Amino acid sequence: MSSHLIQSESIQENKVIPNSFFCRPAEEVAPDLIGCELVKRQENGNILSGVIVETEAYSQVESACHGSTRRSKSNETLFGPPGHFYIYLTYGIYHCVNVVTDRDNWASGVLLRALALPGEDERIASGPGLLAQRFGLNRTHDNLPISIENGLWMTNRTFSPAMQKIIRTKRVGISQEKDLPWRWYLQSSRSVSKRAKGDRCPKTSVAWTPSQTDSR
DNA sequence: TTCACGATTCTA
DNA sequence: AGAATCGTGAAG
Repeated sequence: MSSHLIQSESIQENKVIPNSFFCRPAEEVAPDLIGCELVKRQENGNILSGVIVETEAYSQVESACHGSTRRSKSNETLFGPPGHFYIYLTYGIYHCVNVVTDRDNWASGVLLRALALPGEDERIASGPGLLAQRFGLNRTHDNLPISIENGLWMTNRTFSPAMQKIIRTKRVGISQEKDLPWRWYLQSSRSVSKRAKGDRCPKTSVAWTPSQTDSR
């Protein structure tokens, strides 16, 4: 429990990711978010944090994206300005946490699929549904701007990409655009979600380096 | 008002 | 491989 308590460095302003970071295509933001931290200040003042180890990009240009067709009340946030959380309910049970990216009036975002929690069983935040559950995030947090003031923010990557191998591969759990390689995860992390870890497509999983930020 | 389905997860 | 579970959008 105390392992979840504040690491004072997490709260320093200079490490907070600026809004400009999110003003880029989702497929550029997604890999860059690997290694960054999601931080939440809880009611009791304690700080909850976890290192992002798995992400997926979604964009209006492809049909798996919630904003690919209609603009509705439920996906409205995805069309809004970048730097907000887009949180929706899936399978009637789980909430999924996304970060809105790119620009206003353009639906795109990054799904946070897994976090590595400090200490204890880090697998608890493995998978988007459990991640949201662990951080107590739900529809009431939808459209919330990412900021310290709101008690929910993100901090910069703490490791060098050269030291930790990032894998790029296909997204999971979708029925459209299955072949788009818009999923990234930290190879070394035990927290990468289960269904995702069963990478039956090693041929399509490749090491990712910051230079190859190409789109599709 | 009804119906089919899903950016999931756990269990057998 | 299958079930659980329920809000939402589309259809009637």
